[in-house]
Amino acid sequence: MFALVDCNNFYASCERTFRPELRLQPVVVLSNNDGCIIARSEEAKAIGIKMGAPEFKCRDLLKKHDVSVFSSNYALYGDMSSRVMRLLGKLAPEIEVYSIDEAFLDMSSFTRFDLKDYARHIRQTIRQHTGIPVCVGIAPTKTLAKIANRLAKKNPEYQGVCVLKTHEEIYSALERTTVEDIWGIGRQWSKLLQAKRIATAADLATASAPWVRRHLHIVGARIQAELQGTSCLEMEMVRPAKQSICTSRSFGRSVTTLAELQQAVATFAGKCAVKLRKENALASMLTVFIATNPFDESANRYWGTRTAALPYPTHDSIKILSAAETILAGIFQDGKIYKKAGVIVSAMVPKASYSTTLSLFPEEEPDEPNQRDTTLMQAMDAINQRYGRGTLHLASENTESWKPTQDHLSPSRTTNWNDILEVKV
DNA sequence: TCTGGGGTCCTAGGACCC
DNA sequence: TCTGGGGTCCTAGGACCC
Repeated sequence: MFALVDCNNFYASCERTFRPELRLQPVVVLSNNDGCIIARSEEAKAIGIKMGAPEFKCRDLLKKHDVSVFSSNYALYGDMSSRVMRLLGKLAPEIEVYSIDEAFLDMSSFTRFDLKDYARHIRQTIRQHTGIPVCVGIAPTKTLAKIANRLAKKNPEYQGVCVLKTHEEIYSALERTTVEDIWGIGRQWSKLLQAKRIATAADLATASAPWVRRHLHIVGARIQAELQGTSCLEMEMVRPAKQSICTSRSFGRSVTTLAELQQAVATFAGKCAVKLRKENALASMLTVFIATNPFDESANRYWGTRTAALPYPTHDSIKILSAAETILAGIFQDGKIYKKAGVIVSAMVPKASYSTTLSLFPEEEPDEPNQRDTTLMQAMDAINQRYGRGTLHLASENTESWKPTQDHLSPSRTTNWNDILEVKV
């Protein structure tokens, strides 16, 4: 048996933890640059605020109902998430952290427990120690656990807990779940299935297996088997090594000059390098992209991107920044109004497996990796770890010209000493 | 005026090998 | 008229997730 523990309206719940007066009040959290609604409390959902809606389109609604609006505060959410995960890790022998607000627990050894009681215990523990409300779904496969969790969320009378164990319980759950609510079935496949008159999870479970295999490929066949109670997806306790890392942002205002874009691209490249070092990996390829406003209908739209191989795999900020600047110069077009840029590092190799001096003609590679670079990066990371992110950075990293809008940012009360002082009891 | 960010996996088809 | 069989690697594009 698998349990799926999922935090309710996670970002909104994080904000509310430190603002108890907002309990039972509508709360929303905005995406980066204060662009879209990405989290809503139950009260905000009830008002009719849609997930993913642009903030400027629901401003009237937000104002009319006196909704509390927050910019996203990932320092806070990340820290709250690790608190939740640490607790969950103690509540089951194996845990798979699936996303910032969800985890699978291996319940196969709980045969002598009443699973419903134990799920309630999980819920209470997380609530008591973090203030975050969660729902728990338990079933014989991960896909069914997802369905159980959704039923726990949607039906208040379940009190946040749903266990699917018998054939009857499972089949009834499948009948009450539409195909688009199945984990792994997105918009395109929903459309296809509905055209085939496969409307519910029960329909999909009993649909023709060859048809599913042909049109939904191996992924769909796996979903079908999981719905039928055959577990195909195992617990993944160790997160697989990342294959690529991307840092991109929309700008708080329009940017037109190469110099301004350079500041942004340097900043993103620097963040990628830090993430690479945290991942204990080196990158061999580097991509830079710059874009104008995609919603602008005028003919002056532009989406420029280019990928280049790095001379050798590296996680050195200086090397990555300088390579990014070269790529940027090659794709920059004058006269465009830029709204977004990003940097992607890929073709990654684990640092441990990489031995230096791979070059066939080392005498022609004056730029080869050396110990000094590594030591320098270690020193930089150590200083930033101790004194806070961004304390020490390369001069070209600069947020001045493009800084995203963050007009409703809450204090980072669990990660920043200065912000703790603002807590009023 | 104003519209997020970061990932993975799978398939098909082309180019190439013997 | 007749024209083999069995592979790998790479990339682009499409689907999905949170």
